[in-house]
Order: sequence, then structure tokens, then C-alpha cells
Amino acid sequence: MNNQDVARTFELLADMLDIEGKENRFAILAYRRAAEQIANLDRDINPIAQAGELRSISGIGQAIADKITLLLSTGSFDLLDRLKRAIPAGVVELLAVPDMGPKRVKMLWEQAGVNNVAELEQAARAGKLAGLPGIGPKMEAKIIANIETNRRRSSNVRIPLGIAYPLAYAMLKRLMYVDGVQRASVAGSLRRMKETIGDLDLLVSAEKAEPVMDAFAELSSVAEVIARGPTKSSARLHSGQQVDLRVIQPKHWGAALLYFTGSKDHNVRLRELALKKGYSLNEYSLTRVKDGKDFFYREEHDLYEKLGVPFIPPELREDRGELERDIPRVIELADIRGDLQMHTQWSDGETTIEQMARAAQARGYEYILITDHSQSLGVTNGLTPERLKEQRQEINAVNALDLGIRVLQGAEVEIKADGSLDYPDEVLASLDIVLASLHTSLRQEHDKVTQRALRAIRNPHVDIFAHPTGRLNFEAGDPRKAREGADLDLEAIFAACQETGTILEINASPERLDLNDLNARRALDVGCTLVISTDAHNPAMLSNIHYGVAVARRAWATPERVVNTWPLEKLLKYVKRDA
DNA sequence: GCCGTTTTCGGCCCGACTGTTTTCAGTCG
Repeated sequence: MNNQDVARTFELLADMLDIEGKENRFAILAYRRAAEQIANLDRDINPIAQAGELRSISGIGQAIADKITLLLSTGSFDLLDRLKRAIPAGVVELLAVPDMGPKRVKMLWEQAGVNNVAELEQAARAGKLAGLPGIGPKMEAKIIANIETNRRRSSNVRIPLGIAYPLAYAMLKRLMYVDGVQRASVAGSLRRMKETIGDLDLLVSAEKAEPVMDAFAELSSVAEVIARGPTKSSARLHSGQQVDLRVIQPKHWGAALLYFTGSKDHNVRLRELALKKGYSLNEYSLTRVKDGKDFFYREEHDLYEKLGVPFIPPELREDRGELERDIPRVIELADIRGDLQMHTQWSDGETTIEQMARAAQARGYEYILITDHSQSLGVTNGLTPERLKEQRQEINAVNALDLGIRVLQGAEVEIKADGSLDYPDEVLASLDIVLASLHTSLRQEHDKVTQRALRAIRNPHVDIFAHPTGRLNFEAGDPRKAREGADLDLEAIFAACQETGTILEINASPERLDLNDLNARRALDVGCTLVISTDAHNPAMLSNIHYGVAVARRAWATPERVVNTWPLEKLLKYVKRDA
């Protein structure tokens, strides 16, 4: 079982206990918190369990630690078995239908004999639900609609950041120009730049909410408004995504933005902290408990300061220790001095070296590395050693133009199925910086693919291990093309990179985001060095760098640990060290 | 069930919205 399996098991346990309705609600909350912590863990839970150190994880005490140990060694534990026998799986799945919480599920299961979603739909359509406790004709109709909606958007409820981001900003842009709007921001997991987004959250401040709500309802991307109150509207988009809009008074901005950015767990920690200091925190203000006096904050910064903690950047608000530990000065977009992976017409890119250089210079970069594909990747028109030499001539010519940016020659060299590289050593030695990566035979079994990657990492000519796992979140225009990464032993990979100085890439392409945040954080903990690269295939894609910076920020990376924040001389000195 | 620069016992975040209600329960985030 991996971390996600364990986390899901405890979520299931909590769901079943919720439905059963006998357990203390705080115990159930404890199971959910433990599940969240495990899902957020940046290391494999198995060795932690074997070492008997589960209790070092926040939210895990003796009782849950024992259950995890049993779960990992035997696949289950008594309480889980008992609940699974008592509650049909289909009943738990009813919770996935909106408006179906534990109370309603239990009532429908016990009083109406509803055992799964199909039976729920059947009963609702037959008009058998209205009249049951707490259910009238409106709820019955809503249940049918909810089931239909769930069916339409089927499997993929969360969408990749790279799709959600432009969608949300397009809506925000319209709302910003509504009369009376003072400020507007995305919030929720989108502002935290999580790699997948469930609901989109928008926050707007204005004295009057009505015009904003009207404009929101009329957005072309909105299919239907599913709730509308004085401060909050929810809508479903044609794409199936739900969008929540909150309109608040300008004086509430700081508290509201903090609240709606989350994460939920971060908020809970903050409120606990506030209570200890004698304040109650909600989305409007900080209220002094002893006399009920409200304190308003125009900015999040001021609120954090009042609570006695440093400002936590949104990307770090995941309850991963950000309120307990010292926060480093995490990397920012402005720290980036160059981009170390991009493609040109020499292989599968769309433009010339000069065009890429000019675009990068316009972004303020000091250097770029041209990394066209190597020869074996035929579909990309990979370069033979001969063409690589010709390309060097062109790069020299572009540098001679004095564009105010230094163009380096690299290559994205294929790691072949046996772990050998696609160019001989003397060719690799002729390049300024060498990337190695996996594109083929990604489904090799664990040991084989790990050894293959390790062999490349240990090659002294290889400087960067690019998009390490090879996973795809989605392929432009076709979310179904998402794929899991290779089954790598990342602990072994990170150890080898730390030992050899091989740089691990955070690929900023929204389709990849590879390494992801948790893996990058673990790599940093182990002592590895990172690079953030766009893998751009045209000049516009250079702007994807912000997605990669966000991943690095979520990994708590400081600029010192990311090589493309370094001056060129320092970077070249580093990569030549073992060349 | 977890946790402790107030505590090893007694707390545990807070509000909006809907639908079914005659003052509130359930769900959601």
C-alpha cells in the first residue's frame, strides 16, 4: 500500500463511521486529519511504519499508528472489517452525490432501503423520496439532477491547474470591470497553485454585491447558477466545473482572502492559534473574545502579523508545518535568470533559435539552453551528432548578434531502454549542459526502470535529469491522455542525484509539473539541487515558468537550491565540476 | 482520537445557503 492507499482507507473509515453515526465526531475528525497528513507526506509511509515512527507524524497517535501498522502488514484491521461488513460499499458511495451527507445517507439506507446510487435514482424518479424525513419535492428533484451531473462529468472531477488557471483568470478579468468592484482575486486551491483543482474560487470586494452577482451569472462560461445568496453565488460551467464567487465588503478583504484561500487545514490551525491568543477568526474579522471587539484587515499580511506568525505564501498553506517551523524565503518568479530546457525547429519545436533567444531576452533572462531531442526519438526529428555540430554553428551565429542573452547548447538526450544514452560520450562532452530523460518504455518494472535511470544519473556527462517520472497530467486538448509516471524508486534516484550532483528538473509545463511538489520537497530534504525549466516548444510557452516556480514554492525551495537563479558563471562552474 | 509556552483532561473553527421547517437540520467549504 502506498501513502494514497492508506489515506483513502482512513477517509473510508471516517465516512463509514459518519454514516453509522455512533462514534464521537471528534474521533472521526481525527481519522480525517490523519488521512490528510498521510496524503500530504513527502516520504513513503512504509519505512516510517517499519521504523516504528508513525507517531512522529502530526495527527497520528498510538491508536491510529496501531491501525496503520496492521493495515500495512495485513491489509486491514478489525474496525475497518466490522464496518465493511455492516455498511454496503454502495451506501458509502452515496456520499459522492452532492447534498448527500452522512445523515441523509443513513436515513435513506435504513428507512427507504437505498443501497447504492442506482437505487437512489430509481427511488427519486419514482417519487418515493419526498415525504421521508427532511426531504420534500425540491430535494427529490435536486437529487436526480445531482446524479445526472455526476454522471456527465464522470471520473475526472478535479482538473489540472494548467486548465483551471486560464479559465478562472478569464472570468476574473470580466468581473474586475464591473462597476463598483474594488479588488478581485482567485482563491482556494487555485491561488495555492495545487496541481489539480476541484472547484474554482473567486473573491471580489465591492460595496454592492448585486451587480457582481449579475455579471457572474451572465458569464459565457457559466451553464447554470446553482445557488445565489446575498454574498455567495455558485455556478456550474459548461465544462462541468463548479465555481464559487464570494462578494465581500472592502474592509473585510484581508480576512476574506485568507479564509477563502485555505487550505481548510491551514485555516483550522490559524483559528486555533487565534483562540490561544484570545481571538476568534472568521472570514470577516478577528474578534476579541473578551469584549467582542472586531478588528478588520485590508491585507493578509496584517492579519498574520497580528497573530504573531510571519506571512505564509499561499502555496505553502497546506498544514505541512508552515505554522510551526521557520518559513524560508521561497523562490520567486523574479529570481529566475534563465531557462534550461526548450526546443526549436531543429527537432520538434516551432521556431528558430534566434526567436527563442529574443523571447527569453524580452523576459529579462540572462541565458538559455537549447535542448533539442537526440537522434533515437525519431518522431521528434531528433538530432544526429552531425546535425548537432551544425546547430552549434547557428548558436554561435545567434550569440554573435549580441542580443543581450547568452545561448548555450544542450540536448535532451534519450535514456534508452537499457539505460545507455543516445549519444556517445565525446558528443555529450561537446555540449554545455546535458539533459537526460525518459520518454519510451515507461512501463518497465520497478527495478529495471530505476536501474536504467540510475545509470544515466551516474553518467558524468549528464547534468540534469529532466521530468524525472515522465508522468503526464493531461495532454493539450485531451485530458484522457494523462498517464502515470514510471515506477521509479525515487528515494534511490534522489540519493544518487545528491551523491553525483545531478540536478533534478521541475518541468514547468502544466502537462507535466514533474517533479511534483511533494517529490521536490523530499529531494530538497535529501540535499538535491533543482532546476525549473519550461520545456518550451515556442516562445509563448516560456511563460509557463510560473507554474514550475509555484511547484518549487510548494516544495519550500529557496533560490539558492535552484540552479537557474544562479549567475551564468556559477552555473557553468557547477556543471563542469564532474564533466 | 489527538494534543498540551494556559491543559495528561477537556477541549476540539466558523459561517452561508437550501429546504423543510415554524426555529432548524443538513450540507458544504
